[in-house]
Amino acid sequence: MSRFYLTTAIDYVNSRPHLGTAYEKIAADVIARYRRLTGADTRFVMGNDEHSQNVYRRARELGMDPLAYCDRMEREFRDVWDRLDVSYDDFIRTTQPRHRTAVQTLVRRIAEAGDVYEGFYEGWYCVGCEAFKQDKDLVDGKCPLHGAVEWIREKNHFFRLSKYRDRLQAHFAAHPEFLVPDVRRNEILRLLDAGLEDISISRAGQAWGIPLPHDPDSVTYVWFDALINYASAVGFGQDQAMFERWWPADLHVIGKDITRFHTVIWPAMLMSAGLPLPRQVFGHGFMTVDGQRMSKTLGTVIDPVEAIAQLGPDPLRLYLVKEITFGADGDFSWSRFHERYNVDLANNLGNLVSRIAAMAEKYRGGRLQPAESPGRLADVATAAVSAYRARMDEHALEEGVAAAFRVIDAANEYIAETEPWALARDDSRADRLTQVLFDVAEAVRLSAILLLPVMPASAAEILRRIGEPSARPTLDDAAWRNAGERVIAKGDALWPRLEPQKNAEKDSHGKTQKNTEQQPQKNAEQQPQKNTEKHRPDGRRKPVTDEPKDSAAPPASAPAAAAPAPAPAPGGDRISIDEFMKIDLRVAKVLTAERVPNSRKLMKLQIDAGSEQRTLVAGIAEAYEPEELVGRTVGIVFNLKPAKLMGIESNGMILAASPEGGKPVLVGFDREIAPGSRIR
RNA sequence: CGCGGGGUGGAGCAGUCCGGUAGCUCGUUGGGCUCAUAACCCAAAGGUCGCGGGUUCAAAUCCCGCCCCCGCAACCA
Repeated sequence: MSRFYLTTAIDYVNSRPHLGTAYEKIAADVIARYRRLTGADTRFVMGNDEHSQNVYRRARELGMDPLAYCDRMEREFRDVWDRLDVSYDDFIRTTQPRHRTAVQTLVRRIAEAGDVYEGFYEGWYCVGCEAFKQDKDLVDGKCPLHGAVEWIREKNHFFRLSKYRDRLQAHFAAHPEFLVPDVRRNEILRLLDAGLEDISISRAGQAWGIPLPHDPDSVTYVWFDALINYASAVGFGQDQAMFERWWPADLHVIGKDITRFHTVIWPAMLMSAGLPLPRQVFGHGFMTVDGQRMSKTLGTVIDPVEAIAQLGPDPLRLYLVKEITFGADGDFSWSRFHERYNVDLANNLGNLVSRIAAMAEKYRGGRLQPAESPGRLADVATAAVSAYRARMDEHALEEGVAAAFRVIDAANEYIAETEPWALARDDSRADRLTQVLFDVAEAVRLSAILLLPVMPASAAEILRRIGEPSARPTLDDAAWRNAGERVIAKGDALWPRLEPQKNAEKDSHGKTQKNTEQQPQKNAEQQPQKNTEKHRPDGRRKPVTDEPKDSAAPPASAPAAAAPAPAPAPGGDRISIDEFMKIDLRVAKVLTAERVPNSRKLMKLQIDAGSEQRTLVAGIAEAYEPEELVGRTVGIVFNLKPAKLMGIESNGMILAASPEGGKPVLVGFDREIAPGSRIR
């Protein structure tokens, strides 16, 4: 029996999963379920990455023990994955003992191979920030937030990554499938051409992390630590038999931003340790929302739980897999989501299931048997199944799903073409009618099997209604069988059509597009999510999950999630009035403005600050034209140390709001005010 | 000359590696049907495939140049 080991990236736990994270897990889950459907012995592992300083800090902010915080986040993450019906076999956490053992074992092997050496990192270190500071980060030689900094010469351990460039290039050449899709591969090939530098693999003076075996005062750098999860999850350093059974991984599904970690550093680590490399890395694209990056301040972050609250997980899973070319960037919008729900699920698949059930019941008492040889539908379906297999094998998920839907479309066409209702009026054509109905039922059965990986609960329900004999069908069961009896069960509409409401976009979920369409900047008073219930028409909008045969389906409306830890404003981070008064904010008038050549963001300004005129450089060139700045009254930080930007000395800083992912907006005044006035 | 990606009917996308009928979904228009969730089926309209050159019998696809957009990187004081 073939085996298949796949993983997703493990996630940082500083915040809850968003739609982008969910997309990765869902796509990987579809692959995992597909492999199981083909009969492969499959192991699907996900997990959380916990040894980040950010995690540590976040826990401290909340006044929690880091591990307790991670425990809580694990529950939250797993809860989301469960609701999305993600069928992971194991969930690894980097704080687990098995992972610690694996990391230390692997690091030891790399060290024994002579690929770890000691070096030093020197610089100003701020204890409050727990980070090294560049000179430019310091104000009067001090940390702007915490004051005193100290010069630290920190011992670091380095991994000889540079040594592996040639072998990596050779590996890429010998295994073109190692990194897909091609766009990712090209990028990494360029990177390798440019050469590699050794990387630091340790941090000194930290307790949150895994100590290096040969230097317990140092902790393994979080990235080095994290990558090893793929090995520790299958017993590396602990259970040799298990490790040999599953390693190397068949597939790492990751986001495009971390491609280089997985296809350069990770393989080099494995080479050094003398372990086989994963067979393939798939770098998927990113999700945008209404064409924009997901951003908290723009209000474009989509919570996957919110997306399934109304319609259940399967419509979302289908949308993400069918509408997005796997590997490319994809876009999510509520209107598109609802459109696809209506078209694919309500109109096509769901309606088809209703049609065949109603006709089987009405004309044949719910029992169907073949009476003749099958019609042309059989050929269409058979071709689609083999196309499905081919496309899914190469992770072209959207095309695999498209193949399944070709069968559904063909069945709808076939009904129109054969007109069973007309056949029913003609007794001499009874056998013909029986066969037509059987053919349609068979087409539905096959397509449902193909859809099992994408819509596990719904497809299982369809199979139950269509009288699939096997309790756990495999892909081999997706063969046209003109034999046996099918007992067809009627049921409620699987996916009730969503009727556009008067204000189409006004439903509870329209807020995202509402905001982007009408008031892009005005997301501040985002209404809470309370109106959801109001718009859900009684219980019946709850799809399939009504009678989950396959009990994996989580309830469509979940009990109020365990409070997702909102950030309480920590009083500890506040500053005193004295500290604030150190900052000299003043009114200034822009005299001249010009773009800085070769710069995208920078604008060079002459300003009148009352007592003097100054040159200052501001990163606002993307948001403003020089002409609209001249004569304008702005707020500036007057007593900032000069800094050189693109060769120009800047004396001060313009005040502007900086929305995450958006363009800066200048602070202004609502009436005339003389340059030089102090702001406070 | 920093790296990479993209520009295809009204909208969103596929096709580009391996030249030859420009495909899909939605929307629009007209028709059909009644088994079905006002769903389904058929047909039609709608495209200078960013712009300009070149190679070729033939270019969305290959080559050269240019324009525009988006990520990343470097400056966002």
